[in-house]
This record gives sequence, C-alpha cells and structure tokens, in this order.
Amino acid sequence: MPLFALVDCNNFYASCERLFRPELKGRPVVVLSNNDGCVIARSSEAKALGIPMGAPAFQWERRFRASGVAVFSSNFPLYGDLSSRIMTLLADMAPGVEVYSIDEAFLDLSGVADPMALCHAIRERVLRWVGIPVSIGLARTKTLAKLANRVAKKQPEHGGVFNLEQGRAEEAALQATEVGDVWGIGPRHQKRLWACGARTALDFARLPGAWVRREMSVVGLCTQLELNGTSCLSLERAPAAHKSLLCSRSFGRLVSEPEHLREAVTSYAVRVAEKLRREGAEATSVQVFVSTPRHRENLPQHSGAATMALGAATAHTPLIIEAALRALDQCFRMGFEYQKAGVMLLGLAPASARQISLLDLDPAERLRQKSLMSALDAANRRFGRGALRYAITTAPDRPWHMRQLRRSPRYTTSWDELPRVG
DNA sequence: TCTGGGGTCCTAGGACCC
DNA sequence: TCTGGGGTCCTAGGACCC
Repeated sequence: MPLFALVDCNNFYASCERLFRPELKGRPVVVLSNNDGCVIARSSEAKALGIPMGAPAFQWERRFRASGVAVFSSNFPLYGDLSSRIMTLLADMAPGVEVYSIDEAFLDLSGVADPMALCHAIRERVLRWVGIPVSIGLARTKTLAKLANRVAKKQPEHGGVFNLEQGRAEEAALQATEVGDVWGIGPRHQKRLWACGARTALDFARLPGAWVRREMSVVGLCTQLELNGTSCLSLERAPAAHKSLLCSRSFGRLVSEPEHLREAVTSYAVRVAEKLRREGAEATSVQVFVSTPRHRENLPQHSGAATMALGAATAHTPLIIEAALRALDQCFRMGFEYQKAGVMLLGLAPASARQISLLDLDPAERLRQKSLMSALDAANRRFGRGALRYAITTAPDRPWHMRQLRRSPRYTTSWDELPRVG
C-alpha cells in the first residue's frame, strides 16, 4: 500500500523573516514580491487581518501602518538557504524525498512501520534545528496528501500532522473541501465545475471520467483518479533537467528609452546564461518579451515577444546577449512605456550530450569561449555576483533597476550580514 | 462527379503549480 | 509612484514529408 506525505512549511517566507527577528513573534508579518509590488507571504496574524495573497502593497500601506504589520522586501538568498537546510533534514529522516518547491516536499513512506511517529519526529526536528514550523499530510496519493496537509494546517488539534485514512474519513474530507482548493484545479476549471454543479472535491471525484477527460484533458483525469485513491503521480526523487530557463523583472519605473531596455535585457541575458552554465546545459534559442503595465488601461498597451535561434547550442554569454538584443529589436516598439521584460532560454540540453551542428564554430574557438565563461563564473562565485561584468550593465541608477526598500539582511549567506549576538 | 492515409515537428494558447 | 517571478504540461492547427 503506497503512502505519501506532504511536508509544507507554514507561511514560509514570513517564518524565515521572523526567525531572525524573534520580537516579531505574534505580530503580523508580510513579505513583498520583487519591486515591493505585492504581498507574496503572510504570517497567520496577517491573514487574520484580511490581507489577501497578491495584495498590491501601495493599496495596503495605511493598513500596514495602522495594524503594526512588519513589512519585508523578499530576500530569496535567505529563503533558499533555509529551504535547503530543511530538505537536507528530510532526506536524512525519510526513505524517499521529492523536493517539490522551495517550501514543500513529498515523502514516500510506503513500508514505514509507524509513519505518524516519523512525521511527528520530522516536524519537531525541523522546528528545533532550523526554526521553521511545518505541517504534514499523509494519504495514499499525492493529491490526497495535499488535501490532508490542508486539514493539518486548518485543524491545530492534530498537532500539525494529519493522516487521511481510506474510507469514511477520506470521504468526509473530500466533502469538506471546495473543488477549487484541490491541487490541480485552478480558477478556470473551478468555474466550469461550479457551472455543472460540482462544488466540492467529492462532487468532482464522482463526475463521469469521460466528461473529465474531455473537458479537462488527461491532467484533470489524473487529478480525479488521485482523489479516488488511484495513484497517478509518483515520487520524483531526482529533479528533472530544466527545459527552459527564464530571467524576467518588473522595472522600478516605466521605461521607454530603447537604450534602457537594451541594458535591462542584457543584464537578464547575463543572469539567465549563468543559470544555464550552473546546470551544465546549453540552449538553442533565446526568447525576449516586453510588456507595458497590465493594470493601467489608460496607457497605450503593448506586449511583444520574439524568438531568435542561436545557430548551434551554446552557453556563451556574448552570443546569448547578441541574440537577445536582436530579438528585442524585433519586439520593441517606440512610443510605449514598458514595465517589464524577460529573457528565456529554450531548447536546453546537457552540454555533455551536445548535438554536433553544421553551424558549429571550430573546436578551438568553442574551447576558448568555454574557458572564458568558466573564469567569469569562478570569479563571480569567489568575489560575489557582479565582480566581473559586462560594461553595458554597470550604469548606476537606471529606471529599470528594482526597488527593494525593506530587505532584511542576508543573515546566512553573506559574511558581512551575519546577525550579531550581544 | 470528383481529390488518401499516415506521420512528424513546431508554435501559440490555455491551464496549472508555487 | 505604485499590482512578482519561474516553471510545466496538454491540445489544436499548420507546415511539411512520403
């Protein structure tokens, strides 16, 4: 009998911030997205104040002040570091671990003698050793484990761990769950399910499979089977290699100068090429997109995208910048005020298994490019990002630079920002 | 009067996730 | 002044092949 557990950190980013500011215990905490744009994490106190997920920060500024909400810009180096500490602990304690996201992991507990005891032990150890509270849901499929996790979070009497046992308990939990809260049912499908009278997870589970297959594709059918106890999603122990990589940002201010846009796109191309090499991969094409603000209908709107082939697979930053700027020329239009741009790398494959191409440079040139990039990456790892960089991106105080007024220190990933004791 | 069958690859759009 | 960033998968339709 298979048994899955879902370990989910409670209010992860807010918990991370509070970890280094213990005086914030019991106080509402929110964490903002890049550019200090909207709320992406809330402590339970902040949820109780009615601050919704995704709330635009500027609209809530007065409420934040009035209610003494501690507001943080996002600090991903900190969250990423705490996340990997937790994942390491899980890997030590559970037979099989799938790191699903920065704050969630599935465990395979099939064959574990006392899974509940193990989960309580995991919860206690993560809290004691890392300082982050987690909730754990157990069930016979991943989708049901997600559902069990919601119960563990919502009903504190379970002590943060809830085992959804097959039978009446499972049925009751499905009936008590709104269909839109099921993992895999998004807002669109929810609306259509409501329209045909399926409002709870149980209603959905009992719909004819053929209808679900037709209206929601095999993905929806898989969700339905999982709710009914048939496991369709297995535990992925090793992370799959990426098929695409993206670096995109909203700008601090609107940008209409082509030169500024070129700077932004260049810096995103540099970042995404770094990611590509860190994965040991190469890309075959580059896509660039630009867009004006979504939420201001009074401004002229434009969003454009263009894809440029790289000729042969490469991870060489100058080639990627060059292709990205050509793509930008194709999709940029004069006279619009842009709010966001991004650079995506497509057609990824391991550098070690590369296809030989007629468009390949001669081997000596490829080797030269490779050692140049290795030297660049090594210097930036050793001395910090930006130690060696491209001239076009160094201009200070550009409108496209991100706003981050309330970032907490990089407590655990920067020697200069370690917390001081005493 | 009337024009096959079978396949691949690519892209755009839509849906979902955290 | 002001609304995030980074991914995946599925499907339909078009181009192209024999």
